[in-house]
Amino acid sequence: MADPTWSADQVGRVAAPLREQVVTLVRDAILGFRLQPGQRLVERELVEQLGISRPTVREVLRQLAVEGLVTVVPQRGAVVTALTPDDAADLYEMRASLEALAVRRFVQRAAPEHVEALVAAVDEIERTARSAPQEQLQAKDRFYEVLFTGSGSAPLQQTVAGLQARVRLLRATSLSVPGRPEEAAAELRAVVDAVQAGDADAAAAACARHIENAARTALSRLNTGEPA
Amino acid sequence: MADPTWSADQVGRVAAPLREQVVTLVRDAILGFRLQPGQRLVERELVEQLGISRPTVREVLRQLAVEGLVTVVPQRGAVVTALTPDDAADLYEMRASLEALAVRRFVQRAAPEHVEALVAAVDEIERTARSAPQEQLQAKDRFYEVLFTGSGSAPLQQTVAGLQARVRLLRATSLSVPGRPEEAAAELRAVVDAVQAGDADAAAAACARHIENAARTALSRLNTGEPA
DNA sequence: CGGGCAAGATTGTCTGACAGCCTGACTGTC
DNA sequence: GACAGTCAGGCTGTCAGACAATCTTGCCCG
Repeated sequence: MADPTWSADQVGRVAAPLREQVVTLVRDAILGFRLQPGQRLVERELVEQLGISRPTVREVLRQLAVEGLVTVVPQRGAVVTALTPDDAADLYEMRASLEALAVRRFVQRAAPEHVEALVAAVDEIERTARSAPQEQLQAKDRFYEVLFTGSGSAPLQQTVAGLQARVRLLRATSLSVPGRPEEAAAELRAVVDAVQAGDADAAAAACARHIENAARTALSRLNTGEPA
Repeated sequence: MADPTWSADQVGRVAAPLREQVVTLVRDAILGFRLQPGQRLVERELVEQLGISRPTVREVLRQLAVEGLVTVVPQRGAVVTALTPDDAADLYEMRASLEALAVRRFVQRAAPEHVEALVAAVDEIERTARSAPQEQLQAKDRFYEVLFTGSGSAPLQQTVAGLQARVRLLRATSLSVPGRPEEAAAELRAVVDAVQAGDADAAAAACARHIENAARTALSRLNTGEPA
C-alpha cells in the first residue's frame, strides 16, 4: 500500500483483451439505446461494423446473453432483450432487496471517509436534479460506486450492477417524469441521514422505499405510455 | 388442453444446441467436483476430451465465467473458481436476502396446490435427512423448484440459482456435519409452517435464518477444516 | 548459486468453409 | 383471385487450420 497508483489494478492491464472492449462497447450501445430492445443483432453485421472476426462476436453475444442484455433464440440469433413489465417489476423487487442489504453493510462496515463521500454524492445528486439527464445519471452512478465500495462485497456489487443494467433497458421513459429527480434525491437523502445516524434498519428501509418508488414511477409510465 | 403430451415443450427442440449441452456438462462436472476449484481448464484438453472444436469450447468458458463458476485470467486461461471465505459469506448473505424475498412472494401468490407441494417437499427433506447426500440434495432441489415455481419470478429464480451454484463450489464439507441435515429440515419446516399460516414476514425471516445457519455451518467448517 | 535467456506452452484472434434451419417470395392450381 | 406448396436466400451452428503475442519454465552462463 506504499504507492496507490502503483498496481492500480495489477501491474499491466495496458491492453485489455479485444473481446472485453467489444463487450463494453456493445453493452454501452444497448444501455444508451443506440441499439434498441427487440433489434436483431446479426453476427455478420457486427463483424463488419466492429471490424472484428465472427468467433469474437459470438463470444461477446454469449457473454451479454448471460448478463441478460441480449436474448438468443436458437437457430434465429440474438436480439436486444425486450423486458416485459412483469420482468421489470421483478428486477426492481430484487434491487430493492439487495440494495437494502448493501446499505446495511455500509452502515456496519464503511469507514468515516466513505460516509463523507456518500454524503457528498447525495449533495451532487441534489445539485443535478434539474440538470441534463446525463449529469443526473453520472451523479447516481457515483453514489452507487461509493455505496458499494463502502459495503465491501464484490459479488454483491457485481450482481446489483447486472440488475441495474437490465432495468435500464426500459429507462427510456423513467427519468423524464417531472418532479421525479427531486423526489429521488429526497429519498436518497433519507438513506444517507439514516446512515449517518448509524441506523442500519432505517437506512435499509429507506433504500428499499426509494427503489419501490422508482419502480412505481417507471412502470406506471410504461403502462400508460405505450399501448403495445 | 385436450392432449397434455401434445406440445409438452413446443414440438421439436429435440436437439439442444451442442454448446448448451457442453455448458451443462462442464457445469455439472464443476458442481460435482469432478473438476476441482483451482484446476486449470486448458482449451486444448477440453477440445480433445469433449470432442468439440475450440471456438465452441471458448464460448462455453466465457459463459461459465459470467456465471462465476470459472475465473478467466487474461493471457493465462480459465480455472475453476476457488471461493475465498469472504466471497462465500457474501454469497450466503445475498441468498438469505433473495430467498426471503422468494418466500414472501410465495406466500402472496402461490396457489393452494403449490403450498401442498411445498409441504410435500419438506416432508421429503425430513425423510431423507439421514439418507445419502445425493438424496438429500435431490430433495432440496425439489423444494426450491416448488418454491420458485410458486413465487413466479423467472429473473429471481435465475439469479438465485446462480448464487446457489456458486455457493456449491465449497459444498465439499458443508453437508457432512453430523446433525446438520436434521437442523436444516427443522428450519425449513418452520418456513413452511409460516407459509401455511399466511405470515409472509415470519416465513421470510425463517428462510433467512435457515440460510444464515447454513452459512455459519459451512464457513466454520471451512475455517477449521483446511489450513489453506 | 543467482540471474538472464531461450524454448515450449497457451491464449487471443483471424480466415475460410460447410451443413442445417428459418424466412420469405414465387409459382402453380383450384 | 386466393391459397398452398415449393424453392432460394440468409443466418446461425460448428468445424479446421493458422499465426502472433505473451507467459512460464527450465537451462545455461557468469
